[in-house]
Amino acid sequence: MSKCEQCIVREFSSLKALNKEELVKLAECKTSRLVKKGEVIFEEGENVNGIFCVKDGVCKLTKLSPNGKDHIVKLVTKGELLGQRSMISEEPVNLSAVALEDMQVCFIPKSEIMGFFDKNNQFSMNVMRTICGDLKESDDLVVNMAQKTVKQRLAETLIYLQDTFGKNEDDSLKIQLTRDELASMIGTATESCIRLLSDFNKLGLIELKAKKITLKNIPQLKKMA
Amino acid sequence: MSKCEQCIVREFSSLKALNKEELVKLAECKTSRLVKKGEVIFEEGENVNGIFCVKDGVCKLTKLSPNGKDHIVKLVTKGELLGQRSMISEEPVNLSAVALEDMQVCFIPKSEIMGFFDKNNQFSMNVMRTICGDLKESDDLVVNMAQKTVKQRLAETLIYLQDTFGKNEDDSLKIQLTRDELASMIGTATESCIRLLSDFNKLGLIELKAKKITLKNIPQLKKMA
DNA sequence: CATAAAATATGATATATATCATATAAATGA
DNA sequence: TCATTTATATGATATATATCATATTTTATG
Repeated sequence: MSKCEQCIVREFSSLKALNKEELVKLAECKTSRLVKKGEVIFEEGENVNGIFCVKDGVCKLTKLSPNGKDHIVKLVTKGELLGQRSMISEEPVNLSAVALEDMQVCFIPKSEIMGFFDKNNQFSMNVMRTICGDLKESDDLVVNMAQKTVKQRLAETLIYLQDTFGKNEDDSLKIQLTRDELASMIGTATESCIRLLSDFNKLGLIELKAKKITLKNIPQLKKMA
Repeated sequence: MSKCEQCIVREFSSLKALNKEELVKLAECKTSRLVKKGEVIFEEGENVNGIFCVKDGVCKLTKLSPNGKDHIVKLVTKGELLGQRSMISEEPVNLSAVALEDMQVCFIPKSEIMGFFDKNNQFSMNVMRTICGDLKESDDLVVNMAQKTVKQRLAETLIYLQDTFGKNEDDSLKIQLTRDELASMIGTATESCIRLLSDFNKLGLIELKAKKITLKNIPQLKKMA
């Protein structure tokens, strides 16, 4: 079992508040796991008795809507924690987590986290701040979904993907989503999503080469979003 | 200044975890305020240096969308706290709060709350749980907005309003929203909202009398939502 | 490498919803 | 009370988006 003390991603999450002693305890009880692209980490409604720390890779958090379509609520990447809300609420998880790339995640049992909660005020404050940030993001998303057109949401999402996950050497978006996934992030039909990408392409806003999407006119995309 | 010890609504919020001594301190530093229907408690972007405790009445939490329309993200009623997220994140508030009825609210300065945070673990746990609940609700709302039709959202919202705020003796919804407000809750144009209410009325699902809305066929409404 | 399967693309059409126009009803204020 | 504003209602029409069909391209697999 690798040592948490030496794990770099720890610095990016609430866990950065833990002291040496706590990190040693953490390293003893955590379990590491490799998750292949497409694999499920946990599923909506499941009881997850702890939290996951994403050491590498990206996953999507999805929720099944009553009409049978999956909606992507959030993307979670290296350095972030998964399952905090559910652990604190003492409820089954509300969202499913599915790997978009091969991932490395560590699982930390609830008992351990609750101990840190009690004894390390900075840690609980960090967790609280993270959840507050998630809440703000989610509220904003509600308004976007309710009030913006699909075109606006697509433009916005493309910019978000580039800002958050960066680009390859050829300037194309680093994160690879299928059209289907992109559609289920902006809340539209796959065909509509493809059609709009096509339009953006013709307008010179983006470039489509194979599956790769390259943003060509970010100011204009921002203006429409 | 009235005593917090004797305030009943306290029992419904995170404040229920406070002990006698803490309540006395609270009563000394809090300020009470009457808010008239339509009045603004705080506005998106403002710095609110503390939290509000709703003693009586209901308010809406809204966010201005880029297209200039207000969207109602949440309704907050007696016993709930306002502004917790912003206080913890140390950010301006993300939403505006506007009274839907005459209200009584108490303002508790941040310094006081932060003190309780440090010393009263149960209190901070309560706050955390509330915010986690809000996050779940918000995530669910995102999916609803993105994946459901306006008709489904209207049916769902009507049921929510009855479940949450109850009905009058004549069975009509207790909470009085204008069509405009109802529309900005479900994320649609006012005319579309009115038209669908009209359809529901013709189908016998609801009854419209003056401004009053009465749910007539809840099972059917639930089925469509 | 060839074939099947999956993903992407595009056209045709249907449907949901927004917008604009106008009418009626209810609330407000002098 | 009447006049004026505001909210509700409904029709006509435009527009955005979904759905269904089919083609093409890309990826996976033996």
